[in-house]
Amino acid sequence: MVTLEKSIKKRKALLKATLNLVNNSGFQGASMSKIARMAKVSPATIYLYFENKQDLINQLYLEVKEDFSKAAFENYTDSMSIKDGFELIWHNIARYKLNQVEYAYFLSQADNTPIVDQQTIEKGLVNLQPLLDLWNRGIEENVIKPYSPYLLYAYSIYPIAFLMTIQKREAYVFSDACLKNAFQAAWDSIKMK
Amino acid sequence: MVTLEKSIKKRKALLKATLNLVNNSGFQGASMSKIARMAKVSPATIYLYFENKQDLINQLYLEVKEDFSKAAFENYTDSMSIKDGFELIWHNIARYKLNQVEYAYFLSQADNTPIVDQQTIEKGLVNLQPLLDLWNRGIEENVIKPYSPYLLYAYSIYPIAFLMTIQKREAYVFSDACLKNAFQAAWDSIKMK
Amino acid sequence: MVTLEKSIKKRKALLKATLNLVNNSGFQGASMSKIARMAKVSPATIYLYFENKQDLINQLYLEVKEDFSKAAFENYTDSMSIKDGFELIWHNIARYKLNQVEYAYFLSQADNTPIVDQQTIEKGLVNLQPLLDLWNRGIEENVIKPYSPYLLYAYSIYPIAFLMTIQKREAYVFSDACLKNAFQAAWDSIKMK
Amino acid sequence: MVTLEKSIKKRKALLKATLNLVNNSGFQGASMSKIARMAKVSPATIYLYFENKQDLINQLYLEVKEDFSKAAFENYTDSMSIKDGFELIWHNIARYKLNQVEYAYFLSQADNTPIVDQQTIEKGLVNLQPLLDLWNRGIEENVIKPYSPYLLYAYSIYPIAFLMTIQKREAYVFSDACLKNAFQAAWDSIKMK
DNA sequence: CATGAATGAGCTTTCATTCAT
DNA sequence: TATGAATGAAAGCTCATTCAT
Repeated sequence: MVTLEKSIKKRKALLKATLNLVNNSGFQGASMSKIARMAKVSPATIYLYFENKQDLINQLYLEVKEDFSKAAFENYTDSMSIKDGFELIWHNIARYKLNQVEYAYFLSQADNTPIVDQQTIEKGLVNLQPLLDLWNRGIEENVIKPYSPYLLYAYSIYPIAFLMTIQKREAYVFSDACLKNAFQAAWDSIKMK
Repeated sequence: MVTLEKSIKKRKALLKATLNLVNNSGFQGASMSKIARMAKVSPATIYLYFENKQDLINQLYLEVKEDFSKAAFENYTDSMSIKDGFELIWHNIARYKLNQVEYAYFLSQADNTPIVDQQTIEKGLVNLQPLLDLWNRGIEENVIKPYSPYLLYAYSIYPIAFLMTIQKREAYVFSDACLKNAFQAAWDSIKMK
Repeated sequence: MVTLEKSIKKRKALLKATLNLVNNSGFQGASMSKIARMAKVSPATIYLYFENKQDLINQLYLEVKEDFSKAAFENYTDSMSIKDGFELIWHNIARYKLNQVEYAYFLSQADNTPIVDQQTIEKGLVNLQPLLDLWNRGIEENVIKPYSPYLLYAYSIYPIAFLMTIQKREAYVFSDACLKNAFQAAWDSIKMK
Repeated sequence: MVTLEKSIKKRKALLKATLNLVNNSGFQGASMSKIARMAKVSPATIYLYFENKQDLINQLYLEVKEDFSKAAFENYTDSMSIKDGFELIWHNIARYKLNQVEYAYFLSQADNTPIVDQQTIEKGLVNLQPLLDLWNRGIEENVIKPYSPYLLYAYSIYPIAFLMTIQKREAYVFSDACLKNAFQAAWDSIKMK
């Protein structure tokens, strides 16, 4: 249907405008009227698609998180070896975080400030299950250190967010060699022995 | 002088109030009048100590960052061995981030959002020089992987911020064993072979 | 015709929804979209039946007023004696105001605020003519005090509105004895001698 | 103090503006910005004097009600005879309602719509105690009908509000003769035999 | 006849900042 | 130095109304 499509487009435009504004001027800088202006709708229209500002932010977070998760597990199957699986996922994530900087930076803001509901943050976490499963398997097979998943995440995945920040801040692009090193560091930090 | 002391106290109170409010309700929740109320001064008084809200936030950032840096290098001298030096600094930082959660959480917000001027962020970075020096020495001595300091930071220090976030979110305290593992992972990620 | 009936039903539903909302949350609480939602139609549909919000309110007022007037003169004929006629009308009105609280409360709001056009208020007044006629006859027959009809109304009829308000506010029901007293007071206030 | 005086004046101006606007366009027509404009202050200033719009309306109600009550019992002492006391109070009230139409009309709106908190309405009622005491004494002395105070009020006092409405609506002034009749009707409705 | 989607205007309220004292 | 009072601007949000379908 034509109207449905237009609706979906408008919703997307609103989410995109919000992302842009939050990224560039923070949560408080992303006012509803600025969002509306950027999405070329009336402020009142936003409330046809979202309950209120918090809801808009929450939904944006969930969509970006889902997009990210999808990218993270692209081509991954749990029949892969631990190392291969991890390497694939790691590179997926690195590619996403370093290429889709806009999305990654928004996630970084959301994960480090109280702008997204705690409840919503938790909803967004479930998408990472395959990685947790991989680690569990790795621990059983004595390939991965028997650490809490928090620790494994902190050392092998979380650092990528820092690299993204640097890249954004310094308008700099990491070389492939550098990425190779980064993966090495990640793997060294969690692999057994 | 009595008045000078009072002045200093008032300034500290304002910074503290700002930190509290930003931590608990984000940048947009920390309005100048709330800050004033919490510090028990008039809103107008803030402008005797700070140029405007941005300046207040910036100065707060710099002070917290300095406090953090001081803690990071406590008891450290550059005559230490690479490993001993790194271990000391790492534990200093971990202790700070996991015990002074208020300070650490504020830094985390500031470092991941546009609420602090880019310029100010950079000013805050200089305090970490001794760590960079240690790493350079470590690379020369073939003890540390010859990576960019960004990478070394990303993998050995930055993950602690994630642990802090988890601790705050889950109202959870990491055990000593866990911390030992965390250090091991940090060291494994940057140490040569 | 089926469609006509449906039309009439929809119109009634809209009027009823308006009445409910105005009664429970005042004029400003009765927004067009709430009215539409409560009547289970689209906001746009309201404008097929009424010119605008003011027209909707005005028409509602007139209908309720007419309903009230009809009730007021039920079983009344001008062949009755003054006292009998007045007693009948008075009890009709009292019964209506105290049992149909929703209607009565709406009239009370409309008669005491500027939400209904002055013109419309006056239109609603004509229905009370038989009562004025009765009073005129009573004055001629020396049974009723020769007062202006405003005064007669103020003392014999208007007080019932106050009783209604009390009943609504206190969620209280007047006893028959109390009603008898009320009628006595009404009659004493306007009867000759 | 000069500032205090200015403060009081500004508060009065705000209350007066509110009264005017509510009277002329109802609660929903009295927007905060119109009130501010009419009182010649910024909208933000209203919130220095009142918590929110509801509080502004409530306080206005209480002040007007108190003013009214003061007028009602002017020159009254409980040593007066029942009839003299009632006559004095009645005329006080009639004079107030018919001369201070603005105040009286506002009270009428407030008492017949949900714009003022129920709690506030009740607070405003306590000022009428002397009249209730007078009636009780009258009942004991067999001068006043032994009716509930609600009934006595409904028949002897409440009708004045109707006269006020008529006067306002018709831009008409009741003659002294008419007032005499009105009092007679009031007294007849509540006096014993 | 009926609608869901859309909107500009306006709502109540809060903001960062200023200024007379 | 310190303030309480004041404010224009802007916030988030809702309104009565319209219009393409």
